[in-house]
Amino acid sequence: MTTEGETSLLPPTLEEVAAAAGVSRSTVSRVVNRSTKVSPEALASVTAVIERLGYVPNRAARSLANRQTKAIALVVPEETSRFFSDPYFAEIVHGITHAMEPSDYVLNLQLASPFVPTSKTNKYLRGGNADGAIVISHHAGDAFLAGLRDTFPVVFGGRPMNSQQPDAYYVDVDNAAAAQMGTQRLIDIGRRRIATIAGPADMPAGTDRTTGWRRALGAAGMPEGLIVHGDFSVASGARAMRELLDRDPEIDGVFVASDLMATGAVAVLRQRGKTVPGDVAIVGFDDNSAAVSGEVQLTTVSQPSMEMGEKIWEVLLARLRGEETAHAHILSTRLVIRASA
Amino acid sequence: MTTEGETSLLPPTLEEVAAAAGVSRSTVSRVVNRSTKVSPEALASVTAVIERLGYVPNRAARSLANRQTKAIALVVPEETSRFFSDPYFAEIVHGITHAMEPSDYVLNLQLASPFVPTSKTNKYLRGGNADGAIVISHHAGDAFLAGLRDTFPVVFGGRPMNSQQPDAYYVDVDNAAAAQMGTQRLIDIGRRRIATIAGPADMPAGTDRTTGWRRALGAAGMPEGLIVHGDFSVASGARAMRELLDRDPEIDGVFVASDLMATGAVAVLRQRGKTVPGDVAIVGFDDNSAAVSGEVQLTTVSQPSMEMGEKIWEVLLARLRGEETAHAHILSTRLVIRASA
DNA sequence: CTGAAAGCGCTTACAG
DNA sequence: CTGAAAGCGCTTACAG
Repeated sequence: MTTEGETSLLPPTLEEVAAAAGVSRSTVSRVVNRSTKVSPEALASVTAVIERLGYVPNRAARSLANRQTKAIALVVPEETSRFFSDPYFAEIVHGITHAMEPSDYVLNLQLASPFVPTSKTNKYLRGGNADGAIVISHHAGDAFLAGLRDTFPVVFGGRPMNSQQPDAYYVDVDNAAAAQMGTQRLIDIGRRRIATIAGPADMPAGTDRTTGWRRALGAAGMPEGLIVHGDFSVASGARAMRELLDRDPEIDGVFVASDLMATGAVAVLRQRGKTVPGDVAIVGFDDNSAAVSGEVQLTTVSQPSMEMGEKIWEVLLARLRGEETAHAHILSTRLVIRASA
Repeated sequence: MTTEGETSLLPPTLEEVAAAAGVSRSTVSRVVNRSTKVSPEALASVTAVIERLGYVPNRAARSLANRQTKAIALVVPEETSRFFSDPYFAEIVHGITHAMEPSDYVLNLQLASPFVPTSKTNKYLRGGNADGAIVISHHAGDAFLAGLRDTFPVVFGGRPMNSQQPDAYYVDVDNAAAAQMGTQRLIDIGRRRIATIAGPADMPAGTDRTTGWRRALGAAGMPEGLIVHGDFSVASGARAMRELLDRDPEIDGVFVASDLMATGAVAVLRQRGKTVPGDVAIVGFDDNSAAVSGEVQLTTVSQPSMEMGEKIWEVLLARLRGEETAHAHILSTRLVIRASA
């Protein structure tokens, strides 16, 4: 596949381009980096040679010289199967890649093993492989950020647990307020025994949504309801719903912390002969494809996952450029009413 | 987060480790690369300093010096949403990452825009960012491999279209034989008007499965059936099923080239008041989570996606090491009988 | 077993 | 606007 019969085993270097164009390496470098101070003639000849030789700068050499990789690590401390099965990730990644499109940065996905400090991911980050990192689905205890320099720009998708990341930059929604809004819907339609299927207790998206559910009940003067934790997956939602029904068969409403878990919960309810929303009303969280893929269209709290992805890149880019930016970026949510509540 | 109060703005270099350990850079390099020719004393002292300083080799420098990146590009020429929604990708990526685990290579995902020759992906590959590439879901016309040196190791998940990659290395199943087996099931249970929902015509997984379906009908002395193409997504399966029913309401069997499309087809059939498999029997392809997620459990042709991922890495590793390996690696399939046929 | 030296392919002040 | 030179942080023969 060599161009025009130029038979070299190695790809062309800047040096060779310079020689062929009759200019110095400096000048070729200026052309490649679109520096303005190049004469029209030099520009034309260098451009032509680059085209003819199919020259592409060697990124390792470039990184070494200017201390920039033009690569961003996307760190997701989840199992491969979870990462691929939750539309939430698809949307947020889509938002990030879409926003990055005009830039010359590349995104390198790192599916991290949680709780392993000396993991590949940690070494990857510390080995100068990326100029910054985006961390999504961060759990308390995740140690892959250990030993990073304070100046290494990291932006979180979802507020990290406070203790570990005091000055973190992040993009999130107001999970507590959003969950309160979702739970309020159940109250508004007359439900009186309202349980919750919560997210993991080691993530704010788990704990904060539980807080919101509790607040809604409290504000309505209702007694505390039952709570069971899941891990945001369909299977965990089903498991949690079974446990809730076993503990209290009279439940008439459930606020579920993700649409994926909600679909699992709905399936179990129907299996057990309960109608949705007749016997039990369900409010989910996310408003992604999972909300409308099941047999019952979900009433759910909508969060702008794709926009969150775009905002994450915006914040990271600001940090890479050394620009000022707020630590917390909170996007808004809304209630989407469909069939389940 | 600097270790033990060592306050340097930059990460420690090999040079600093050498100075602190009282040895030369060469010796530190030997320790880092586990070369055997190092005295126990030197080994101990260098190891201790590395630990104390939290030294991690700079990958750009290393790459530049030894012409290896220890990175592999995973190229997937699909939209983000398609990549995330098809369990096939999840399984194959899982297989690859699982097999790579013991190695010190990292996997960099590149969601490529198909048909754009000068894309980021092409530049990425040509810029020396990876030692090899894995290409999954390759379409005819994909141009991101243009201009790569012949020696650059590439392994395809699924045989590429012949014209473009004459000597390609790939891991696949015998799609034609597998599809014939799936279609035969429909014949065996007495179906006589058997259509197919095929994959894209620009991929062997599309064309070869169609060939297998046609062969089964031919071998049974049955007339040619109707064929409509989809893109492997649920929505395209639904669309295709509608078209088939419009063209021939008497269809009693459909061989569908992916489970995801099959779930879309089943949903449409039920909407139109047809029972599955009573009125119309369905055989899918893949045997992943999509096959058992819908209302009707799918009878399907099972291909070992995760094992294919593992085999892909095995083949690529052999090529990276310069070892001999076959060009084609064909794994076996089997028919899994559930409820839909 | 160990070290001095060259070199990987770029960028970046610095002169001119 | 342009070029010579130093330097980025490693690895790798080559001597010893």
